[in-house]
Amino acid sequence: MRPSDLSTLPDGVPEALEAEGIEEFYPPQTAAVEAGVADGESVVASVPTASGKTLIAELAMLSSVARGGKALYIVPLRALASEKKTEFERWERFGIDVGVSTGNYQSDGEWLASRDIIVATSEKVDSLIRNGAPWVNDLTCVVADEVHLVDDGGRGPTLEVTLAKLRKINRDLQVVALSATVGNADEVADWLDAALVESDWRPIELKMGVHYGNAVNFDDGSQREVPVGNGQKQTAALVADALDEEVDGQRGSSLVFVSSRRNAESAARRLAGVTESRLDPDEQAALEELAADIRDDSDTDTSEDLADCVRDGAAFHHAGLSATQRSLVEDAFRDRLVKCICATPTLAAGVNTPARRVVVRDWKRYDGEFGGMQPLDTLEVHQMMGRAGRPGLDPYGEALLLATDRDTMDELFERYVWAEPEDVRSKLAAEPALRTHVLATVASGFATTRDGLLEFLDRTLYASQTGDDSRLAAVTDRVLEYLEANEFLERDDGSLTATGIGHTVSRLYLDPMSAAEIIDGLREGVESDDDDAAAAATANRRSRAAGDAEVPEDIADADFVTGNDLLDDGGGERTDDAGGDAEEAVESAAAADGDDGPTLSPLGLYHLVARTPDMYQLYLKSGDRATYEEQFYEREAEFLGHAPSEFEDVAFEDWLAALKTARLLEDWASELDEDTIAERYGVGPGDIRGKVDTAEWLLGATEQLANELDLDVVLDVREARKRVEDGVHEELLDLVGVRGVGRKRARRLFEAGIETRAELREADKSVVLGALRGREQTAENVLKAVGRQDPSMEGVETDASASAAATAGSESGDDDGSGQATFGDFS
DNA sequence: AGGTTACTTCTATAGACAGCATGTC
DNA sequence: CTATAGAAGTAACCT
Repeated sequence: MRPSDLSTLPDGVPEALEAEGIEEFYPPQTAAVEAGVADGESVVASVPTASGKTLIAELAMLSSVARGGKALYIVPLRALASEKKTEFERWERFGIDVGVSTGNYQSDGEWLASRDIIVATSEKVDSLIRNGAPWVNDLTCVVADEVHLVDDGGRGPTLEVTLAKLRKINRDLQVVALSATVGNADEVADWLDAALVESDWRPIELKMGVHYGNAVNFDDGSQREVPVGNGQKQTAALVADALDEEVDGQRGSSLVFVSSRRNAESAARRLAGVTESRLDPDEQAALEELAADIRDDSDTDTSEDLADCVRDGAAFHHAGLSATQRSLVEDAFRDRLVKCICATPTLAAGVNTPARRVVVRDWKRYDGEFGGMQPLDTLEVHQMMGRAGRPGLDPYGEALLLATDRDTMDELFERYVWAEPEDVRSKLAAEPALRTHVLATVASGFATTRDGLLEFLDRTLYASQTGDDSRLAAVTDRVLEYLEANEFLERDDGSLTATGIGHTVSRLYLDPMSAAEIIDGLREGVESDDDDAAAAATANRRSRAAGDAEVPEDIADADFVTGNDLLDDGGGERTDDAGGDAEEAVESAAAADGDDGPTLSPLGLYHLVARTPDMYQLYLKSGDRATYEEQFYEREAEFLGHAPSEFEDVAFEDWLAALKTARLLEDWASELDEDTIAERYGVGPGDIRGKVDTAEWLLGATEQLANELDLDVVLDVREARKRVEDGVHEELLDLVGVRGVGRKRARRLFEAGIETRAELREADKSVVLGALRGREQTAENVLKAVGRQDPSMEGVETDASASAAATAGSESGDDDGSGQATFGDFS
C-alpha cells in the first residue's frame, strides 16, 4: 500500500509523502490503514521504536483535519513537543496549522483554537480541560504518544484520566495510541475501544547480544570477536570496535546507558580516550567549537567536564545538564560529530538519538524504596535497545549487554533478549494520583456525586483491567474524606461540590496535598506574626461558607514596587555570601511586629514550597545533615508551619532536605554564581534551573492561594517569587524587568549607579556602556528596550570608572548578548 | 625519598509535568 | 537489609 492509495488525506499530501521517499508503507502502517486510521477509526499501534509510528499518527490527524476536524497530539515530554511540532510543520504548506502548548511554551487559547494540529504534554491537556479551553470540544482526533507510560506511577494516571475525559467530552473522538511493544497491548486497545495493530517489524534490523569474554554473542547465534585487552574495559572495547568498523563508509557511533549520573560522567571521561584517537582534523576543529559553546552556556564544573569530553568526541548526558547543553550534545551526536554518549535513562525516553550500537552497561539501578539494586524492567531495556540503528546510515543496529560470567550472560539473555516486555498496569488507584484527579474531576464538572465519580473512573484503564472495582471505590472514599477535611470539597448527601479554594487548587494544577501544606504554612505564618490576621484566618477556616475574612483587600492589588521597603537592604551594600542575607532575613522576620503586616522571609516561603509533594527534593549527602541541622536552629524563626522535632526521624530528615532546597533557592535569589551554587549543593546547571522553575510555579500558586484566602502575605510571596524568578536581590527587581537585562547586567548597572529603569532612561550613555563592558550593540538594545528616545551608541566612549566597577564584581562568560544566566531555552 | 601498584574502605545512587503574564512561535 | 563503580585512602613494593 502507498500514500496515493489514500483518498482521505488533504490534497497534495500523498504526493508530498511519496516525494519524501515514502513509496510504500511499512507493514505496521499498512495494517493501521487497513484498521481505518485514515478513516477516523481508533487504533492502538504497539510497535517498536522507529518503525514509523509517527506516520500512523499523521495519517490519522491529517485525514481528520481534511474532514474539517481538529487534532491533538499528546507527548510525555516538553522536548518531544517541540520535536513533533517541527516535524508536523512541514504540512503547513498544505494549509495545516500547527501549535504547541506546554508549561513553558505558552500560546494563548484563541491562537490555539485556530490551529488544526496541537501538540501538548498530557499535563497541559489536563490543565486545559480543567480551565475549560473551549477548543477541546472541537477535537476530532487525539493521538497519545508513548501510551505505555500509563504504567508510570507518577504521571501515568494523568494520561489515563485525560484520555478518559477527552473521550467523555466527545463520544466520537478518534483515539490513536502509540505504544512501545508491551505485553498486553490488547488490554489497552480494549480500554480505548480501538483496533489493535501489533508488530515486531523494524525498518532496520536489530541484533541483540551479550558481550562476554572476548566476543559478542548475538541472538541469532552469530558471534563477533571483540577482544578485551590490556586492562581495557568491555565498554571501551565495544565503542572502539564500533568506530573502527566502517559500513558504507560510515563509522559506528555508540550510546552507552549507565545507572547514575556519576557513572555517566566517569564513563564518558574514559571513553573520550577511545574516541579522541579516532578523530580527523576537521572533526577536532568542529568539536573544539562545540566544547566552547558548552562552556559558554554555563561555567560549572559539570560544564567543564562535559566540554573536555566533547572536545575528544565523547559526551555524557543526564538531567543535570542544562537544556541547551542537552540539545547541543544530542544534535552533535545526530550529526555524527560526537561519537559516543554515556547517558542515564533520560535519553531512552527522550528525543530521537539513534546510534549504530547501544550498550546497556548497567542493568540494575539503585532503588531507595527497595533499599538496593533492582534490575531494570524488560520494557525499559527494550526502549534503550530500540535506539540502535540509524535510519539511512546503518544497515542494522546492535544492542548489547555486558556479562563477566556465564551465569550473568544466561540471565541477561533470559531477562532481556528473549523476554517479552511486561504488561502495562494502571497506577490510578494510588492515593496521590486519585487525590489530584478526583478533585479535578469534580471541580471541572465531570462528576457531581460519588456514584458519578466512580462511573467516570470506570472509563479508565484501571477499571478495564480490574474486574473488581472495590479497591478503587475504597481509595476514592479515603481521598474524598481527605479533600473534604481540607475543605477542597463539600459533600451533601451523595452530591459533591468543589469549594472556591478547591476550584483554585484544581485550576492551579496543584497536588491538593501541596495546597494544604501551603495554606497551613501561610496561616501559621500569619498567626505567629499578626494576631488580627490570625483571628481572621481562624474564622476563615471555621466557616468558609459564610466566609469573608476581614483583611484589607487593597494590599493584594498593590503593585509590588510599592512594597520595596519590606526588606530594607540599605542600598547598594551587598555580599555574595548568603550568610549576610540570612541575618537580615531573620531580623526582618523578627522585626515584623510593625504596621506593615506580617513579613514572611523568602527562605520561609522557599522552604514551604520545597516541602510540598510537587517539588523534588535534593538528597542529603553525608555531612549535609550536620550542616542543615545547624541552619535549622539558626533559622527556626523563619519556617512556616510546625517543624518536626529532631526525634521524628523521617519527618525531620525531610524538613532538612527541604531546607537544603530552600537554601539553594535563597542563594540563587541572592545573586550567587551558578558555579558556586552547583558546587555547594552538588548539582548541575539543569538541576538549578529545574528547582527555580518549580519554585516559581509553586510560589505563583501560593500567591494566588494567599490572595483567595485574604491572607495578608501576598506581597511577601510575590517578592520571594520575583526574586527567585530573576535570581536577584530585591533592589534589582526593577532593572531586571528590562528585556536583555538579566541578573548579571542588572547588578553591573546598579553598581554603576543606575538603580532603576527610570534612571536607565536618563543615564549617561558612557556609564551604561561601561557597565555593559563596552558592548555597544548590547547597550543599544538595552536602551531601546527600556524605552529611551535616543538609544544610539554611536560615538559614545566607555566610562572607565563604571567599567571598572562593573568588572570588579563579576566574572567572565556573559558576552553572549542575552544578559541572562543562559540555561538555555526550549526551542 | 619518591613513585607505582594493589588492595581496602567509603560513599552515593534516574527522571522533570504544571499557573500566569509576556514575549521567544 | 539484596549492588556497584568510582574515589579516596592505605599498605606493599619498586627504583
